[in-house]
Amino acid sequence: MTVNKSSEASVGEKNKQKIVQAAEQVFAQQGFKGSSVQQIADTAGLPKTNVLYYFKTKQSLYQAVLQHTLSLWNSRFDQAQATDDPAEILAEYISEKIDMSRTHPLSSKIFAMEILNGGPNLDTYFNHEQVSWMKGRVAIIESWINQQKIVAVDPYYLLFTIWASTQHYADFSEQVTRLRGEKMKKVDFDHAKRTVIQLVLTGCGLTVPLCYQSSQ
Amino acid sequence: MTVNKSSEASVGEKNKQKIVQAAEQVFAQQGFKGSSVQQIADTAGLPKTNVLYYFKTKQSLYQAVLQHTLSLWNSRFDQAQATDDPAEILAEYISEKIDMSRTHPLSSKIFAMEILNGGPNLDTYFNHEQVSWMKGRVAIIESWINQQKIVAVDPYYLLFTIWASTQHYADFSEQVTRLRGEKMKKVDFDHAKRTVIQLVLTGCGLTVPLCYQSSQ
DNA sequence: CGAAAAGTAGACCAGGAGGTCAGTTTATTT
DNA sequence: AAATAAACTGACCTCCTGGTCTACTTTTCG
Repeated sequence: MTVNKSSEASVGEKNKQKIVQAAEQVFAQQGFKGSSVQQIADTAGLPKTNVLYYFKTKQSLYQAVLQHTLSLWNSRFDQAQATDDPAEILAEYISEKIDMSRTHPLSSKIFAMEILNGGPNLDTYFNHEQVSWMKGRVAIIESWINQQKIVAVDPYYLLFTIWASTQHYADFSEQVTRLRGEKMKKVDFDHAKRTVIQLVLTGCGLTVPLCYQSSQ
Repeated sequence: MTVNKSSEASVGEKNKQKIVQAAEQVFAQQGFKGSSVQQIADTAGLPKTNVLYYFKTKQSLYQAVLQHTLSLWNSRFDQAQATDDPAEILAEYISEKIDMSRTHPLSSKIFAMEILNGGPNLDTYFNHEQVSWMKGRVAIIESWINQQKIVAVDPYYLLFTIWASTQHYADFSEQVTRLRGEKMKKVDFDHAKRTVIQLVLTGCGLTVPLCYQSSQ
């Protein structure tokens, strides 16, 4: 079995990717139960049977989509240290998260729906990866508080606030669009970014780094 | 067996109410398409046909549930004036919204799902009620800025931030619970409340009213 | 009382769902 | 070129869904 990587991987893997992408779209719009394999197949431009050939069940396809979503969520905050500048780290984290809402809204929506439904497909992720990530970040924030680099603020609720107010622009984009009267463009996301950074950082007793200040 | 209104209304209305309540539970957990009329009927302790007797279609039942949800969302901010104290108004608004997340999480979840699915059942609501509400609140915030009562901050993104970071505790309660290790109790909600108030108000250049300050 | 209206409920139906199977086409290896 | 493996697909099956129909019981109220 010599390995012709490009073709071996390409035929199958390429289709798999195409299916996952189509599934992402459909799942994000209709939820897991609301989406049909047929619909996903149509979106991918393949017969239904072909989709089931690559993913034995609808659920395993969904889990592949979810996995792909989770794989996107790395950030510079992951490697933050107690010695780092909180203003810089937090501002960049908020910036990254809002960029994610702009560039990968479907992923955010799928995750949101999964949580709303009780997160039945997230056991391992939650019980290990995210919990330990959280503990690490909380420890760093606490140490910033102890060093009096930032005002005393509960690290959990601080992080929840950051998540909520950044993911909001992906998950609730429909509402945001209708209320503003037009779709958010890149400049609007940047505007939102600066607003959230201003609120959170000032709220923590920090000065907003120059590059994130509202360009008057 | 005299004509007593309470019983006339009670047989039908009481059942209707019971059904709506059951539907709220089921819809919030499984979404519209994920819920079956049978499941709602079982939850309400009635035969399926009986549910369809009161609500001709699954969708009309869903709309009744959604309507009930929207009817809960009144707040003191609705009547706010440019002459009011922004610190007080905003703090109370945040407080009210977090209370809603605690006392009516199902409503919040149903609304969130509706938006995630593109809000197909919210046309009239959005195009009239909420848009005009928004315009009114934006005007007041802008006037606060002009009076230099608060720092310059985009009213839209300020309101989105408040919504996001308060509703988060209902919509993402599953995630919050798993990350914290235990369910949020009333004290925890109050703690979150103070955190959000601190962040937002300080971020707007305001002083947190005494009654909302973190009781050290 | 007695009729009409309101409420309850089982049997049933058409349609769409996820998934299987058996058979065909295409690609890869020797 | 032959053989083997991978990719593909139409026909089909079972199960569940929202919703209807019909018939029965209970309430209401002149």
